Amino acid sequence: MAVAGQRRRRKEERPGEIVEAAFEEFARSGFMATKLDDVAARAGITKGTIYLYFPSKEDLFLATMHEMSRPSREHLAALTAAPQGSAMAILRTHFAFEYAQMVEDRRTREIIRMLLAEVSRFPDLADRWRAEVIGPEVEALRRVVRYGVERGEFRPSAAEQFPHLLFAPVIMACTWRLMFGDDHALDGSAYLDGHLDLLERGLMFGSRPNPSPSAGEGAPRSGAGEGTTLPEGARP
Amino acid sequence: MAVAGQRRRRKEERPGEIVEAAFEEFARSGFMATKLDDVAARAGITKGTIYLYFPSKEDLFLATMHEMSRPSREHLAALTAAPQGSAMAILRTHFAFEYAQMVEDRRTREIIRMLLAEVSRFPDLADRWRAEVIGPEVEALRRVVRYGVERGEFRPSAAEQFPHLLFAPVIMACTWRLMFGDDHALDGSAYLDGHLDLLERGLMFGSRPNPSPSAGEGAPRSGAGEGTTLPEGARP
Amino acid sequence: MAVAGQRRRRKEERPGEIVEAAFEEFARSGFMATKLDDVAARAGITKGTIYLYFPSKEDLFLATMHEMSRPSREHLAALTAAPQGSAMAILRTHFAFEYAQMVEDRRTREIIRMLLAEVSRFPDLADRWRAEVIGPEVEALRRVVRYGVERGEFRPSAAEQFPHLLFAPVIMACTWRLMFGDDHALDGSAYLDGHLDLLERGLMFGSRPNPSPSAGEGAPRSGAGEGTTLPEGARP
Amino acid sequence: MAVAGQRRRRKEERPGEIVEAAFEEFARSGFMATKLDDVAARAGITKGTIYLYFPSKEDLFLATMHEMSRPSREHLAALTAAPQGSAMAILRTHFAFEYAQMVEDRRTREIIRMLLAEVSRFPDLADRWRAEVIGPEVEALRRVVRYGVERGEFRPSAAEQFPHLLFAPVIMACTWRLMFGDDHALDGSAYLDGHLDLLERGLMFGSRPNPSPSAGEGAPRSGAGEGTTLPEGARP
DNA sequence: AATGAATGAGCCTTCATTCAT
DNA sequence: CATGAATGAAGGCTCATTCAT
Repeated sequence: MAVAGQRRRRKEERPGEIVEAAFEEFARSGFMATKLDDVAARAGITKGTIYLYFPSKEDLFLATMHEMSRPSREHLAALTAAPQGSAMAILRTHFAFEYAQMVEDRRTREIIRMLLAEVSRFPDLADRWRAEVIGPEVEALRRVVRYGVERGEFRPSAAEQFPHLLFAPVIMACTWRLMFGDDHALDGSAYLDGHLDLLERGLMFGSRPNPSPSAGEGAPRSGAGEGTTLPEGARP
Repeated sequence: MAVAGQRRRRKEERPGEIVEAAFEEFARSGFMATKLDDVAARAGITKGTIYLYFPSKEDLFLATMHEMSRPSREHLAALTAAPQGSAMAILRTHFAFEYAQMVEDRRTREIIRMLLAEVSRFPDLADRWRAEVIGPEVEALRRVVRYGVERGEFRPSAAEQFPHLLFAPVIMACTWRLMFGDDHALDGSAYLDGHLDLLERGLMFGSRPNPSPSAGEGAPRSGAGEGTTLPEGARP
Repeated sequence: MAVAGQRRRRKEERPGEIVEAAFEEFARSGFMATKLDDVAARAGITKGTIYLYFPSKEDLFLATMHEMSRPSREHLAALTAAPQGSAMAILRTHFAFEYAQMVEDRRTREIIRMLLAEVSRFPDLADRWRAEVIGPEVEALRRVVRYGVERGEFRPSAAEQFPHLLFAPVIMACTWRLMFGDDHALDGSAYLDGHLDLLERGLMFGSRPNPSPSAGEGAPRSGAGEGTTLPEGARP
Repeated sequence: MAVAGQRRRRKEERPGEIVEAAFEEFARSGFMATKLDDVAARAGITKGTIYLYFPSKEDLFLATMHEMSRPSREHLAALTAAPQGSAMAILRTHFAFEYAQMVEDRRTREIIRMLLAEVSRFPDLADRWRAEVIGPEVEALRRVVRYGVERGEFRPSAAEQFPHLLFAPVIMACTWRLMFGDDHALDGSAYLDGHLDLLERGLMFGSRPNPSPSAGEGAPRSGAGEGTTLPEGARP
């Protein structure tokens, strides 16, 4: 009985174990360079067994991508709720979550890598990702921006048209880490803080471009008081 | 004589033609899935000829990456010049250039894709790209930001520590187009304008916390400094 | 169960079958010119199967040489026993054996051919053959010669320093047959008898060159000629 | 004029230079593994030039073998002259020559190696070698032996039927050096002296059974008692 | 005569896939 | 369900051969 239980449990877990192993190998080497022998070895089974659960290497890859992107898809529900409270607070919460997901979670990072790498072989993958993950997220962000504008919190800006601009630092940190490795990662909360700070305050002191660039080096430097306080004159 | 010239020119042009064809195939299919037969066919030669100029597929790939990233490397010189005039104007010029290069130029886009895809197989490639292209660019941006701060044009911000934040929308547009294709590209000058607008003005109207019509916890925090409070769960 | 036995036996027999087929092809064509396709075809399998048992063509060659030279290596034990009886009898027995092995056994002949042909590609092969086969044999022969000298059976001679001289006719017959084919083989027991006769009696009648070359054609010819015994009358 | 002379001389020497280079490469690597590129490089020309003089790699090999075996063929003339003086002296002279040729001359050695290695690919080569070199030599030796027997210098023996037996130590030294390298060569005049000594005197003291100190079956067989017993003092 | 760029057939090796057990 | 031996279609790379110059 116990054995049968083991067996059954085993049987139900097999596909997950295979997908798990496949993910590691696909992430390491890409689709073409991944050998089913290595996947099988990592899963502790033999090559033939993979074919009991997946009809081909391509199907295994698709299943792996689908399975591994499940958290990203599920997380979307939280974002689509009706916005409440300050728009900036919503963005803070959202990007903290996004950062944890797309930068610090190795799996999501690797999903991104594989999507980029295998688009021409699996065009549907990117399509689905856009339809089911990124697209909804962009729309949700757009709604938050509009919500902030409507409540007078945000000024009207291109962020309504391109919520991607808000999202960009997350993608930057993700691709940066994908490309240069964990040792050169941009993470740490300072990066996220900087991201949110720029979102909130913008790069420049005032609300409009400095009217006297011609002053050149003579341009009035803000005093010792670093920065966040502005000369009165610059304020309305 | 003219004929000999033809011959010689042929010989001199061959490597370039092969690299050109290789780039297309590598960009389309990735390193592993690219067949030298296809490269040869695209170059209008036969497979053996490739080996007259490149000792192996890997060398061809490396040569292709090197050759195709030459514009990016050469363009750096312009950026390292001593800054003059308004910092914002420098950024405008720079990002216009970057946008044209990393988003609208298909080749640079595909270089990025291959770097991301083949990092584990060619770790040196990413290292060199960081050392020779992205790293210098980040440093140059950092200098511009400092210059802007010193001349009182910019407020002190995390952009000094993470110039990547300024760069991020370019990467976003690049990866977006890589992943979803030209039909879903974010380009058009509106995106760049929005990027620059956000850079210049920030997302919000003023530098001071909005009087927060609804008050409450959602009110945007003043920039007084350290940042944003995050939900506990989102912190590493 | 019987079927499983078949399977298992198959698996166990495969390497031997492959080595067998490989030997024939390598012997026929040499290492470079041998196609694994031909080896596979001869073994009744496909090319890929070879790689289930041997990691490369070179390894297959080495395994083939090792396997095929096993009889030669094993036969050495008999030679290293302490000599008993007449030294000449020992030599007779030994060379009869060697002749059967190195001349009449096609496999050993072909091993010799391959050793000679592939020395520059597989230098270790010849080294091992010298250390494990020929070297010990030469030493064993040297012991027999010394034994013969010690018991007053043999005169002291260069054969102590160069037992190869005793061995040479075997090598001659081996290479002769390798080079000119079975149709021109030197074999038959007459050659071995002649070899042993020369060993025993030497080429000349007396202890010193005939003092009367002037006798010329008139020199007394031995009668019937064949055979080692001469008519009494022919002797002084 | 001088240039033209150079050119002409060059042109006439080219085939010889190519054959020279080809010999080194064929000897090193065998027919199949030899690259015409390497031959050309060694000859200081380019690959295409080889085809101006030899229609194919096979022809080049055949020409190389023919050219390199010329000394062996030419030397035969000396052997076919009518024998004069003592047969043993003829043999001495002959084997000294043969030894210098087949053992100490690297080229002849390598010719032997190639003949053995490539027989199945170039069957005619061995045939011609037998017909033009080895065969005549064997016949010449046979004549010398008969001459020695007729003049009473040699006893009748199997050497008449198998002159190869006399020749064998030369082949042994040749193949030994081919197989184990110059460092393990058997050469030095001691080997040749031993060879000639065995030829002349035989391995055993006398033609008559040794009084057999231990008697028994081990006693050396008696020849018919044909006075080959030597004065003790004449023996080393 | 000589070059050397180009060819293309061929071989070793790999690996996704199949199937008998 | 699981195995693993076997397959066979490719693909990277080599090299003898050709030919325009």
